[in-house]
Amino acid sequence: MSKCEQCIIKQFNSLKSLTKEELVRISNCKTTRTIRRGEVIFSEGDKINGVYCVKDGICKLSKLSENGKDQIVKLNYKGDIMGQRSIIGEENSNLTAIALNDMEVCFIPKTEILSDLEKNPNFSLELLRQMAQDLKDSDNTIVNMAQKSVRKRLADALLYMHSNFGEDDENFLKVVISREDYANIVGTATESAIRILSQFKNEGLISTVGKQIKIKNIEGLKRVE
Amino acid sequence: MSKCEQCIIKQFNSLKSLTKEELVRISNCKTTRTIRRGEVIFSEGDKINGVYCVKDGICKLSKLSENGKDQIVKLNYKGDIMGQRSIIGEENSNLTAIALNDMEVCFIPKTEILSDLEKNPNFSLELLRQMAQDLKDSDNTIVNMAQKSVRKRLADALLYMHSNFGEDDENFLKVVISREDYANIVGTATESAIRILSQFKNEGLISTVGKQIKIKNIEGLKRVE
DNA sequence: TAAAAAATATGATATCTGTCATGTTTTATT
DNA sequence: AATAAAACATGACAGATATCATATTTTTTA
Repeated sequence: MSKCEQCIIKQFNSLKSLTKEELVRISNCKTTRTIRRGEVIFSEGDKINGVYCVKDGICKLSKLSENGKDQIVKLNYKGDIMGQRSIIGEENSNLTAIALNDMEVCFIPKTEILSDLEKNPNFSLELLRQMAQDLKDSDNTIVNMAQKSVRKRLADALLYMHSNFGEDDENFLKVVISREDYANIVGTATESAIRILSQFKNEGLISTVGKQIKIKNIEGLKRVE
Repeated sequence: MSKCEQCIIKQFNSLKSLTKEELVRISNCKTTRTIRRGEVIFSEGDKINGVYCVKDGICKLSKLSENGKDQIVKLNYKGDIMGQRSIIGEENSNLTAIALNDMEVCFIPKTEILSDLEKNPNFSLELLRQMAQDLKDSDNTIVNMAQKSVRKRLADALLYMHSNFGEDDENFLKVVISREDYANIVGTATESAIRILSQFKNEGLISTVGKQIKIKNIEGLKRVE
């Protein structure tokens, strides 16, 4: 099994502020898990006894709305840590995590994290920084949801997928998600998402082959209102 | 000037996990400020050199959207601490804070807070708990914005004002805010907020006198879809 | 590979919400 | 108290979005 102290993923998250000794200790307790596309990592309401560090792959974090629809709140990928809020707040998970493609994640037991939090102020501070950033992102999302049109939000979602995950060798968005997932990110009906993607296609902003999407006019997408 | 170590407000926030010595030290650096209704406490983009602890009164935290409208992200009141995210993330403020009624706040310089964060792990942990809770609230807000109708969100806003701030002796909502503020909480046009409040009035859910609102049928408001 | 299931696509229509216009009431200012 | 400014209220209308229906395509499963 790979060793945390040698893992490059930790550069991307708060684990980087742990000492070598702390990392070795964590490494001995952690378990690595391979997760298939579509698999549920944890569900809303689950008791989570540790945190998941994403080594590879992407997952969606969603919350069931009262109207029965899932709202995707966040996408997590390489370096992201999931479940920290639940163990800090000593609550069950508020969100459901489902893999969007095959993933590799490491699970670190709660006790390890909590003991490091008490002993290593740098680690706490780094976690605080991370959460401060998350809160800022959340505020922006709230504003976008409240003030922007569905059309604009969908354009933004495409641009997000492009800038975060890039293109494959045929210039299709590397990460392929369903139209329903796009609808659940944007917070709209699946039909509306599909319809607007068709409009974007007619307007020459994107092209599609099956579920795959290619951005053809990035500036045009940015100009969508 | 009042002393932090004797202040009851700190029971409501993370300052409760500071030692008596730490509180005395903070008390000697802090400044108390009276703020009038409508006054700006800090603005989006401002450099904030400390945190504000709300002793009395209520303020709105808002963010300017690209379309020129303010979106109210959160209301802060007794016990809430503002600006912690900015000093942790070492960034300028992401939000604007404006008093909704007369307020009393204490300002604690950044250096004091940061030094306590490094020395007192309980304080860090308590702050982490607070931010974990804030993140959970934000996620819920995102879901509500994305999935619920304006009508439902406005009903929820009235219920929120009722459960958090209560009624005066004539059963009007104790905290009086403008229709525009309601619109900016809900994320809708001011006219739409006014119109829906009129509907609620016609449906017997509320009654109004000027800006004042009285909830007449709380169960009915909860049932709004 | 065939059949079944899921996802995508699109039309028709109703509803919700935003915008603009205008008038009234309330609040603030001199 | 008179005036100005701000907030509230409501009508008319256009545009955005949700819903329901149905057809087609793609993917999964047996």
